[in-house]
Amino acid sequence: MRVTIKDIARAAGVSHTTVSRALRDSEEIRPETRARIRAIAEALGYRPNPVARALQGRRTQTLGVVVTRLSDPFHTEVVQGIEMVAQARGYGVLLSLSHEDPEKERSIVELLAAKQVDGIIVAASRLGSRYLPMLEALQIPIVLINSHQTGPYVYSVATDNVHGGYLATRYLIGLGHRAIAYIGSRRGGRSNQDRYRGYRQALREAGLPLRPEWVVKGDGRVEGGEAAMRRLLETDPRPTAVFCYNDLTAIGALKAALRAGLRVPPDLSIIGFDGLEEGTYVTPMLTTVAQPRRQLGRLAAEMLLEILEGRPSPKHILLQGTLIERESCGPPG
Amino acid sequence: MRVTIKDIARAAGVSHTTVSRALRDSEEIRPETRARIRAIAEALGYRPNPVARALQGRRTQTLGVVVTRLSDPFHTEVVQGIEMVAQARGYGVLLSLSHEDPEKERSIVELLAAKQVDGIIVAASRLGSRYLPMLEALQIPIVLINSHQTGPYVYSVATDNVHGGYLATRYLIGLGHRAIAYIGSRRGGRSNQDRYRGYRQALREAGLPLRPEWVVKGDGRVEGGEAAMRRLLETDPRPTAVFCYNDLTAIGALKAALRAGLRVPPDLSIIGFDGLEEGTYVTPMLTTVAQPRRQLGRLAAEMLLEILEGRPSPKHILLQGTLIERESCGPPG
DNA sequence: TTGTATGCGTTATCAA
DNA sequence: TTGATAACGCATACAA
Repeated sequence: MRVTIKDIARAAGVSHTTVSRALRDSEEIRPETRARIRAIAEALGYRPNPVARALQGRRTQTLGVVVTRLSDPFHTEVVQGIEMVAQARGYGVLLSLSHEDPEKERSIVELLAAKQVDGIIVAASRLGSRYLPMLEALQIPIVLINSHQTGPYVYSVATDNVHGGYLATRYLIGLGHRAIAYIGSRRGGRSNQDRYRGYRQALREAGLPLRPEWVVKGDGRVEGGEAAMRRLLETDPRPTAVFCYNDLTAIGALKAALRAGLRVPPDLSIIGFDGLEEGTYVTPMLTTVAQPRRQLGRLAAEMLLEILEGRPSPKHILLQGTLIERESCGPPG
Repeated sequence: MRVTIKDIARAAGVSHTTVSRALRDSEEIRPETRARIRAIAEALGYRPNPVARALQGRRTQTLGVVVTRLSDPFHTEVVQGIEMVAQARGYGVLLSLSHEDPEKERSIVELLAAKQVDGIIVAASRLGSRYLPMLEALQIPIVLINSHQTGPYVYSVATDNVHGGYLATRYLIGLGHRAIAYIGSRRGGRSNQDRYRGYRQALREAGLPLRPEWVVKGDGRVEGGEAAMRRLLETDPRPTAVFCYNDLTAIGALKAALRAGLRVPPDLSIIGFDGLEEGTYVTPMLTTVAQPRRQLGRLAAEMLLEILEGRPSPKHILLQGTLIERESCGPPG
């Protein structure tokens, strides 16, 4: 049987109340009894029961984390960042996958709330503004990663997609490209729009035309990138550089280009977005705009913990991506 | 305030006991009252409090999951498989990362036990036989993925590494190779030994010599594979094919081979292990022995749930890998 | 078929 | 400084 404070109380000849106090470093207790009780607790191998504690105190020391799926290496790092912070601060991480299904996301968040998690972090939410009323009812703070909402219980940490798209496109322009395509993502939602906006902004500033046939869509995965690139290869004239919604798309684009016999570069330059490890697996290694993924997770977790523990915290944080020059870009040749 | 069974009881004019029964489909209750109470519960938006339920019933409906790190795509799929089963059966997943640190793994398992998880799944444990006494004390069933132990509370699901190594090597032999190298992993532990054993067995059967200079070690990651391949390229004669401990190693090996100007194939054939999605990102796409990763997670979760819910279950399951022919292997040329 | 009383392990309140 | 007692929300012997 498990050792409880009552067992300790019996062994020490005191009340369980005293034990509870001694164990929690209450001030209103004599140092000697405190020490004595602690020694007994130690000897008996006492472990507090978090469930009972939660029932009493309304705190489970657990964070709910919702991501679409783990097979996406982007989320993986985010979750890792969250877990590291949580573990260091004594919190558990209750992980759930939504599989990009808004309805499922909703029910998961409600389930997590029912499970009494202290707070929730959602990466790449598909629920948008539908959170607000729900959270109002749930009364649980939520931190959104890479999606933005404003409301009483809603916080967010995100990377600046407009800036990132701008950065990528500027880089290509700086290399001398004037024919730059964009492979977006059907499923990218707001982040896709924003990266596209950064792309257009850079083109505009450089006085380059926006050619509709050079703007195509993938699905955020390798296959989608491949298919999109094949369409791009049929345009005439062909772009000399491509900015891709994310690294997986870029990897697909690269595959299609290599298959078509192009040299990358100089025949074509490809830049991705995310900064995935996977980008170094391919030849040439992928140049990309890196999101601070782990940082994103870390900050979200820290933010949530600050809120939970009643410390001041910003409500929204916007991070900047950084360019990682590898091998897939060069001057047009 | 949150709605409890007492609130419902008050509204329905019955005792909270009756409510409790009505909500749990107890047989000893009149259908009408049952329906009436359920309606009221619904109307009030009642959600049972799992914490209270856990305190009472000693079940948290939560599974503890321990993996070394999520940045390894192998674990990612395993966790995904676990989560899917758990979610479908109404269980939560409490995820913790051990970062390959045995001491941390140990403390995490103890922490999870303290948190009252109903059972634990550990992927790629580093703790070995040190589990046994711990579990004896904790009294919690544990399912080990890809590591094997025997003991009262210990179960396991694993892939047959000897068979997998044999399969890969046989395949190369079948292609006509007689000079086959192995790039292992310093950190692969038992699984590395087993795959190596399968490799030797296939060589022996085919009457091929085991050349020590063709057996080198990576670290299970891309960089290690690259470095190992560079060493292999200096041997004379050079192998015409390489079996790699895992896909990341193989990707590294491929990179090094391509850098050295080799054509893969015919100059060199490379086969990996795991069946990662990442193997399709590279050109040529990686031929590999696939582990049923998601299946591994799924089975582990199902096994654990069977045990928890008192149904019969095998204690140990061994799965066979399957060959996926892609593009990185061909006859020696 | 329903209700009363009690317990799960902890913390909080109030007395002593 | 300590202890008795009552919650927290639910489940369950036992009684009615």
